[in-house]
Amino acid sequence: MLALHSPDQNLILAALPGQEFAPILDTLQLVQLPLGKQLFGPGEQLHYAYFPTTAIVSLQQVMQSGACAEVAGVGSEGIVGVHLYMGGSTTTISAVVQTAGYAYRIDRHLLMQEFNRTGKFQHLLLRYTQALITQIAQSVVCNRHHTLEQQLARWLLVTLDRIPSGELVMTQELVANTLGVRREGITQVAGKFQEAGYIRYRRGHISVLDRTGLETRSCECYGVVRQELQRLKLEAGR
Amino acid sequence: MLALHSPDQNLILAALPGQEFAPILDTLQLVQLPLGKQLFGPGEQLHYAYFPTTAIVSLQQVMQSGACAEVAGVGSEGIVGVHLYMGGSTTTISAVVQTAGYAYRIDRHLLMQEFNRTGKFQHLLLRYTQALITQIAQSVVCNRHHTLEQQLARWLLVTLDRIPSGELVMTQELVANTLGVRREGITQVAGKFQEAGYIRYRRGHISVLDRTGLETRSCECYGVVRQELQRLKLEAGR
DNA sequence: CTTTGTATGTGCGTTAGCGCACATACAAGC
DNA sequence: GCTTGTATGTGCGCTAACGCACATACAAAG
Repeated sequence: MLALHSPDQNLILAALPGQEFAPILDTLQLVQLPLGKQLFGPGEQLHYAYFPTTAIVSLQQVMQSGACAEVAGVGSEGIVGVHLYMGGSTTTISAVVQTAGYAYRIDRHLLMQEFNRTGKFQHLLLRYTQALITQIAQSVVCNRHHTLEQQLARWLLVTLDRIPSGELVMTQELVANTLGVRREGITQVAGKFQEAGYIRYRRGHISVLDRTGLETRSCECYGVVRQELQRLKLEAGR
Repeated sequence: MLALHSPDQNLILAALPGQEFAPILDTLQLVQLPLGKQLFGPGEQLHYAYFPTTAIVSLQQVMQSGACAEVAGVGSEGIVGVHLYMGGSTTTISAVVQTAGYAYRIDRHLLMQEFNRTGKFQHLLLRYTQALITQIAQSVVCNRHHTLEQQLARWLLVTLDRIPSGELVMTQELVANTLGVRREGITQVAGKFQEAGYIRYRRGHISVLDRTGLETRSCECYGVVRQELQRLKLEAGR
């Protein structure tokens, strides 16, 4: 089991040269993130930052009414809890586990210590935060100008890029809540996609059969977000 | 004229202790930012970062079709060009002057040098960036869930908080383009607001007469953004 | 004072998405 | 195998915002 999990599965952690960061890597704790778990909510003090490996975390802005919208997703390319090193003690955003899996967590004091100690770690975190800003900004225009069909296609594709399996465990209700739309709307568009042979679903499981098809239905936002994540990977590869 | 302008008018610059930062403050250049000037566009190399004093800059995400949406505004509380120190050489966002005025600009190499040299400067910049993220995230939910009326009220209020005069120089066409909606939509809602006595406008000039009235028509997003900017001011005041 | 360009007002029909009220269909547990 | 809870399907009217096509009204320049 241990061999199956390694900090290297996270892009940021993998980019840290081993010798120098061995002490930190040793303090990381592998944690299991079940579907739906809230890592932090608005105004809460957060004690750990999370580096997802197989889990996917959805960052959502929630309103008083309870309505919400996803502002970005975090997978193995990133870190959950950027505000810890950005200097705001709390944030208005909540983080919810969207796909069950694993993550390595780090105590916030250790995180800060390392952030201030080494330029490499700091650079990786800031660079990722920049990519996160791009994602959130893209969500703004996407919400304003694109149809539900385009948005769902985009969301499926982005999520799929983070899951190798090609099958997501998720009810339409949950997808709707994530995107901030009606459940019936998802039912309708998902029906169209299934009819077209792009996806297949059964009670909480969605399998993507035809990525290319979805891409034709998606908006340009997918390309923008994808490119941004690709750039991160390339830079980290050096 | 010189006495009228000072780096202290910008919140970040004002928070820097004088002695230590005198060399940097000397390298700042006061620049005039005319309405509509684009400080940077998607993919462009940016050579300067800007600290607005009286100007307001709108950060917008533009799509291939030309449609766009504001993701956040930057006034005297912030800096334009966060990606310079966040590590992305370019960004997908553009920055356009929304209210003519002044700003101090700094060469990107000097900016980086100072960012890496002192914890104080770095902390201020990162803390501001965190507030910026909050603003962008709030724009996501606002675009998804709130009516044009609420959004316009919110936008007027936020803009007003950045302008002491209470009069903004702006055509409805420009407002519409900024918010990413139809010009006719703005005409209609602005008409309502004028009828209610909240605002008065004439060919490109909008005067706000009744802030409280606008607040009742606005969405909670105004409060969130305002509070975030207030927190910045409080922290900087120390 | 008149011209002219631009800003604003108005009225259509159209559409995407909402809110509500159900009907159905699946999967796990007894 | 049947029950039961939950997930999904479907139909309706409703509204906000869109797209288009104009009409008007202002302000600066001649």
